[in-house]
Amino acid sequence: MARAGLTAERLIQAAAELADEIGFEQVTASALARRFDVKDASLYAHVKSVRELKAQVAALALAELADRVATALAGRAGKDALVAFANAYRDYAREHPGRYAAMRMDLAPDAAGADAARRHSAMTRALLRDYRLSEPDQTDAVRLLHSAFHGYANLEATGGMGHHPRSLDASWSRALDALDVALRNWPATDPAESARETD
Amino acid sequence: MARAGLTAERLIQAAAELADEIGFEQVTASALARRFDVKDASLYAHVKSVRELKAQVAALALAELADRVATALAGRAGKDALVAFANAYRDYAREHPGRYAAMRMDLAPDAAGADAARRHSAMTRALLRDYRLSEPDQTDAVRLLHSAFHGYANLEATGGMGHHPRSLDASWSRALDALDVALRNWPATDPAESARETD
DNA sequence: CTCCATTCCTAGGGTTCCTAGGATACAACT
DNA sequence: AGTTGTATCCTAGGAACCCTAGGAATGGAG
Repeated sequence: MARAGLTAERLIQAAAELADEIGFEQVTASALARRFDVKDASLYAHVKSVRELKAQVAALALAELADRVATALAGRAGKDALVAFANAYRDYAREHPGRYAAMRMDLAPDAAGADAARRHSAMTRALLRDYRLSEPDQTDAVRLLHSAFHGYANLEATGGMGHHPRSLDASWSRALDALDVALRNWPATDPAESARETD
Repeated sequence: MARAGLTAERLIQAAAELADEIGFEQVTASALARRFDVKDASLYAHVKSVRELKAQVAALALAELADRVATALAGRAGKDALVAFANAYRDYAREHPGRYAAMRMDLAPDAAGADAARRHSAMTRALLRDYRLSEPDQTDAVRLLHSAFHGYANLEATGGMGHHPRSLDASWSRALDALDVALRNWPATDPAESARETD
């Protein structure tokens, strides 16, 4: 009776693969145990709970995505950087639907997750450098870009776009054009609003 | 022994309220039955499955949101309309987190859901009328706006924005300014790209 | 070879989803 | 009122999942 050689890492990795194959919701202790030819109870030597395991899958996905974005961004600036970032994001979501679904669950804000979030934020600020926005505009722009990327990937993943004939790729490309326009012509702060802000 | 008076409608409604109170994930047949002082098995006379019930909650939410947006949009045009639409969307998400979470599950593309999706699309096109975009630009813009709204509400709901000091309300307001800029200066189709599209 | 920690298993309790079949309330009809 | 019928609700129970507790085997260190 050889041992299966379970490890927290290997479990998380396998759970991520399983999520991509059968869907994040369907990732279950029994299913994961089956994949290692092991009883489900055996997993609990390495993992506190299924919930925690899933959170760690989310953290893994965040980290992987940050890596991809980092390499995509290397040596690019301006709109090139914007497009590279956005495509890295979207491609990851499409190649790894289960991991991507993991990213968008109510995440326990643990150390790994918070760190990954910081990396994403830093990356986005790097991509924005060429647009020369100062605070707080930069933060606002980061949030808008995250929202747009996240939202698009999501709607695409859940089929929320309807089945319009217009190609999703083409729309995506135009959306990036439009965001580029918005960034290059970032609206000046409305003086009235600014005054209110510092009241 | 008085009867509880269960109905598909009342179950869906109660499930929606329950979702807002305890979270969409936590909506369970037993919890719902408890609320009606009934055994969980009794629900299955009115509902095919929990999964289907949840999908119907999603459809309900879609419909409610469409109503809100419709009234918010009445009598407005241009950026006013954009802001009204966006705020209706975001406010709904914040007032009804459970229903909103329901909207973003892998929805069975049933009749009700598809209908609601059409209403949303129509509404967005109405809001865009003043920006005078022609197809396929209009479709692209609809998709970008949906993505941005959806994404922002999502990130806000799951705490995905980090805890930066900058106010989420302020960022949201600036994001709308930026989207308004993008819509007013919608980029012309790149001739090379357009040629590729018709190849 | 013995000891030890780790790994994995068996056993079992609790929850949830769902089905099947029986009992009961309510309404309509005679 | 009494009867009949239908929809409503219950009891009973099977299957899957999550997790705990305690026992056995495995593989490495001394």
